Amino acid sequence: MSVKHGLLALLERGPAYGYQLRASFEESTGATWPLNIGQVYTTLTRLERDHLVRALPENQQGQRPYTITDAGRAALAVWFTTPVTGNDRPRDELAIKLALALTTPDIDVSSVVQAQRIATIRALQEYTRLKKQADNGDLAWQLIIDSMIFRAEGEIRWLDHCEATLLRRSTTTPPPSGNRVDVDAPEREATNT
Amino acid sequence: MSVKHGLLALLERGPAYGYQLRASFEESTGATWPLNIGQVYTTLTRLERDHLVRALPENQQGQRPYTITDAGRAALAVWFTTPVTGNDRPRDELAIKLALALTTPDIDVSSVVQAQRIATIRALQEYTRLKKQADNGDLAWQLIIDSMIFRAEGEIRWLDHCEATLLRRSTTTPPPSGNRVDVDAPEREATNT
DNA sequence: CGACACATGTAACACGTTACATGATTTG
DNA sequence: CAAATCATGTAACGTGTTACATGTGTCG
Repeated sequence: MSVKHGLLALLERGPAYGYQLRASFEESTGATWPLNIGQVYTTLTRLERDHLVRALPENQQGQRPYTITDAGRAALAVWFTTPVTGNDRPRDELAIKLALALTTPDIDVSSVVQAQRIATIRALQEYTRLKKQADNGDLAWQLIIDSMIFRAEGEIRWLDHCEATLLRRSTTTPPPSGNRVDVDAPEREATNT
Repeated sequence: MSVKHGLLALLERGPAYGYQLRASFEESTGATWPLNIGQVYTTLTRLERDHLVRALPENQQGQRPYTITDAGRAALAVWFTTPVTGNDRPRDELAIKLALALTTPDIDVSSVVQAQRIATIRALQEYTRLKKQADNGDLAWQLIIDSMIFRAEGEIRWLDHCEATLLRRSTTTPPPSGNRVDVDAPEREATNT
């Protein structure tokens, strides 16, 4: 979905051809999610089939630019005004992994949590490094980095919450020695309306 | 990826057939991510082709159970021990939408943020409702709900951060009256190693 | 010339969704 | 009996990835 509408958004700025669109997309999103060039062309083909874009005649340099149509502009407006819901979000692989680890024999859930925690912290450090590095203009790129930072922080909090819950669950064995569980309370209220 | 390995994890508990596997998967993940039954069969076919599962003879009730193989167990162990990295995470549609909205003419980014904020808060309320309702046993289901809660909270924080950044950016106009921006500082440090 | 960037595409495959077809068994 | 549930599959399509094929232009 994001590629299809992303291309529409880029074409709203003005006509462009496939190769340009990939570059623009990656520039806007800061190369976080590299866009496959093949997919650009196939998506443009589908968009043209659905009358959301229109192909312009090939120019002298062998470039095939496209324009957005009125229908495309309408679809784009719908995309921007319709919030992302839980429905169109993909399955959370980490949550599924943890949930299944709980009932899988010979799997130590804590070690899974630990490994993930380390990996996520490493990612978070990388993001903060990127954030400093991208202290120049590009507002969109900065916000995307912030998004990844917020996400990673939330994930770490959740992992800590998981570990604490797991320890609470095994009331028989006392908590092992080398341990650093300092989780905040799992209960929260919606901040406001 | 999650379906493939999810099925392996369920088969690690013991042999099962497709219909059972869907029910088990949805029970483990609390029907948050309903699993298409057609995909179960096609995935099982691929898993068998790759020698990660083996089909058992069809029984009297017309059921076709599968067993996990040693190779399947190995693949499952790799899945559990390998953390989820930013690479295998799908594109964040919300982040892309916001980033592109910034450079799209005739799009009011603030209204996009507002609409998303409302939708996410609604989702968060639904999650907390689910959490109360699922106060019985199922630990996995509770952790998955918590995961969604943490994610939604992070998203709201990020949206507030976006709005604050946008207002800070437009230094000419004074902040409009009816406004509730009480975001925390965007700067964070990695909590520990 | 040879390597590299530019530019457009196709093929094959994995994964995901919706929809359809087909039957057996259970239950009101 | 009729409807629902159980159970297995296929078809079509969208989306995403990797890889390949093909050609132009530029630069060392």
